[in-house]
Amino acid sequence: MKTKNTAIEQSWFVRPSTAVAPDLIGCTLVRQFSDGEIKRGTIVEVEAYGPEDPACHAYRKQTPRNAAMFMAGGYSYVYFIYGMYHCLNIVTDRAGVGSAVLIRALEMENNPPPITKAIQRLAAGPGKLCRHLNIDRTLNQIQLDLGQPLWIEPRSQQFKTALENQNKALVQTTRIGLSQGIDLPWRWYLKGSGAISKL
DNA sequence: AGTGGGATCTGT
DNA sequence: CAGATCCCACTA
Repeated sequence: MKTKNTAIEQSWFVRPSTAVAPDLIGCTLVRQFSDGEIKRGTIVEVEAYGPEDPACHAYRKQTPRNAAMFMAGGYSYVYFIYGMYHCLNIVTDRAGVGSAVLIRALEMENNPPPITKAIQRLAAGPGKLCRHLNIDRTLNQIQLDLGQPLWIEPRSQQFKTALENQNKALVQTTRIGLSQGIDLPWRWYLKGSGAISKL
């Protein structure tokens, strides 16, 4: 039996980022453009950032840049970095708690198949996936819900079953590109995925 | 008002 | 491993 595709509801994101992050692996990120065109990708790599975490943009205090992280779970936090790239985060936890999950890699859907190696690398990295999906700061602080420019759909039953059978597995390890908080094991990825940012 | 560093990526 | 390239938080 096939279940209807709907967006994950906001309350699901109102948990610590370290709880939401691994649960996001296998979910689908949906990007809807203003002309109605839709692109979908499966989330295969994430990192959690939270309070008491020196690497977190919200570690010190609230500023205009990190304000989105203090919103309630279920909103977007998009920031610009290195003069060239944007990065997409999913805000987590209650309003007032500065935390989010960085989406680091997607496996893009392709119609029609097959998925080539090149397509697998299109969204293999936080900067690359934003470039591919035209995500910039105009999409900061938007609610993730059906009909918005971005939303997230839950794991398919097929994916859940594969996890239970251990045909698929998550790997938990340390985060990438940081100068602080480098030992916290808050990065998760889907084992064996060809779309991981650093293989 | 000036400045240094940053949750990146690409090519050498 | 250097370079591209811009925003913003911090210092003064």
